[in-house]
Amino acid sequence: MKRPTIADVARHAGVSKGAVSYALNGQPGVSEATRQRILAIATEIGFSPSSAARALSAATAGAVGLALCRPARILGIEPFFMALISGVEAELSARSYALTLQVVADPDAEIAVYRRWWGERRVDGVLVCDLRTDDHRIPALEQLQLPAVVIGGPGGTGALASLWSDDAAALTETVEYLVALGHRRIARVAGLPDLRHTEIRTDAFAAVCQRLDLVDAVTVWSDYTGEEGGRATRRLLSSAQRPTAVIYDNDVMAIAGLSVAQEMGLTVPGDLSIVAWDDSPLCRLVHPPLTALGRDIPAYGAHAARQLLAVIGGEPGNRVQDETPQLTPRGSTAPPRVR
Amino acid sequence: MKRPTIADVARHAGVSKGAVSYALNGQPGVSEATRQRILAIATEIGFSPSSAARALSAATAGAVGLALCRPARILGIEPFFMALISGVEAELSARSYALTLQVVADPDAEIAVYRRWWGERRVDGVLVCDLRTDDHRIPALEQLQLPAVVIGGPGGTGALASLWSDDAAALTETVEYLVALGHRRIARVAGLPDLRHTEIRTDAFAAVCQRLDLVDAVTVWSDYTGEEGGRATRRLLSSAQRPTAVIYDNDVMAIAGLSVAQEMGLTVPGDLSIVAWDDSPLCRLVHPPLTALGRDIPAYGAHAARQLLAVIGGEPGNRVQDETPQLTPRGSTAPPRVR
DNA sequence: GACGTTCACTGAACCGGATAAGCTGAGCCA
DNA sequence: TGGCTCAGCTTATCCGGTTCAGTGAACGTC
Repeated sequence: MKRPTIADVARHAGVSKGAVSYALNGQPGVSEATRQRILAIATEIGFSPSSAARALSAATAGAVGLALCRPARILGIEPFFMALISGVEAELSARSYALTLQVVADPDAEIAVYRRWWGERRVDGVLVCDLRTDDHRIPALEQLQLPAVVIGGPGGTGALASLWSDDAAALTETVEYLVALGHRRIARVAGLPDLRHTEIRTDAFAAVCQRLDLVDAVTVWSDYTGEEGGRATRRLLSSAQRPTAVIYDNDVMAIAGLSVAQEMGLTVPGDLSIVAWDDSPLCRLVHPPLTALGRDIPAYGAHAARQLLAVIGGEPGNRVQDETPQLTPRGSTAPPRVR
Repeated sequence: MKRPTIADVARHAGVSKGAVSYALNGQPGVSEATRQRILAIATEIGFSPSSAARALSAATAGAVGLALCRPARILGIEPFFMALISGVEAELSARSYALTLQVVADPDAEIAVYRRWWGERRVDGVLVCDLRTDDHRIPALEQLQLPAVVIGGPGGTGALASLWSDDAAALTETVEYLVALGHRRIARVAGLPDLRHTEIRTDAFAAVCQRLDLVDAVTVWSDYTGEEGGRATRRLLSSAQRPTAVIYDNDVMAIAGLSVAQEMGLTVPGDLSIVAWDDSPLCRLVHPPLTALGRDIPAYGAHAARQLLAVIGGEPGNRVQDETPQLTPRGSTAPPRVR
């Protein structure tokens, strides 16, 4: 129960606390022989420095915060966050930083958490997810001067560092691919409209549809849940001029859409082509497997973590573009069947 | 950037640090008038106590640790963990405890993380997931005397506190239900065999099949991934005496199994009934929606968190039984079609 | 009015590290 | 031999809280 302190190591080694501190941190001030002796004793008695004491002295927490404010019912099923977290984690634990996680109800609660974390010196910086249009969290973070990396953009991130991927390019490529297959009536089931990346994709969709003269293109709004994705699909497929291809803003809605198509007696990809955003193992589970826009999400998280550690280290916060999502064609897309 | 300390509050109020500490913590030793004045000043200058200083002084971290050692490819896709975490979180943040998360590669790395966390006083206790048969983590935790709650069991948790659900009863009920529908050839696609709950379910499956004289009952092993679940299903459905019903140890494998059945031209539930363990929104996404064994996982997490806080508080670690998973029949189960 | 008691508060020690500043003895050189 | 340098340590201080042992004033008591 009683965990050894630096004083215990010092006593065993017959030196002062200061000498032990120098030895363990690779600082000059002790001879190599003494350093080795102290290191051996520290290992032997199972000493590891108290993070609290170190934090108090060094004025650094050795931890990074991540607050997630999506409701639990979405959090649970989207593989995205777990993949992101595992990537963040890999990077952090390599530099022995801890990850502190908090699930919050809404953006205001999230701001309150940032304020508390920073006040309590519990974290050295935070990763910000789910960037919104006109996001209150950005000015709040700027005011707190809390080191942060925003996962999202481009744009709307104020002076904060950010990491983004070119969703507009990915969406444009996807529409062009569907048009090349022969589709003209393309629909999009979008996620929550106040999220910045939804907005970016919506704008890109409108632009490419206008350029390619897809007059029947339509965007319907959803909330990332399977229920809503399914409902949106049902509406789309019930319309007189039903689309021959649908692009979904996440994997969960795409799978729900696939089920609705099957339920309505439509074959995929014969009657309907489906493209999912966020490629995940889920997309390969279903039959037919879903064509999807994917990228290496753990790598994305690791990248964000590295960037945050740089910002914490005092480097200026710049805006970094990550890999553009790649389209992986699978069985859910094909030329439309002629009717 | 410069965050106020207790000394700043004391100076503003014209009292000593001690008085401020008493006032903020609701301790006796200050008059009500002074307390209110101090509270007002603390709020005004935006003071919140440094968690490091408090941890150092009170010898408590104000944080709870959760190490997950499943590989990222499973972590990401199973909704279970996110649901569990959101429940844990809800309970912890209500008592202003933080949750520290770490993803590790294997059980030995997990033990190393516990050792480090405890040595560094980074956490006051841990939640242990994925109990294994002959789990090395249990004696390691006992030896460390690190407060812990094991999510799993019954059995194999040593002297540690544990929270478990009666998977044996749930599995028995499921088999009885399938038999009542008229099924006689029932298969089970199990998860990783060295997990304790897999073992419990396997034993219960063998027992109930023997009792009901289901001579064709068979268990095949998988690893919780969709790929493996699909492969296992393909093997099962290719055999001469193919089963008319399959029970899957998680939702992801069940969905993969459904796809394989469709791919092989079998209808669900006509040719094959499917039951999934771990009811989640995923089960309702697919067509037909999956009959599933579910329970309130966030509540399970919250329960575990409460129990851990009790153990940290010095209460003896007892073994608590949580809600038994309930069978929710949906479209994927029906009487077998007569051949 | 001497004494005990309570109240409201102060001062200082302490938690366990990091680190600046001070001390000591060995080695070197003139 | 004295003076100097410098490696190799020790000592003391600090970080920001909590807490315990005082302390002085007010009050009641006989």
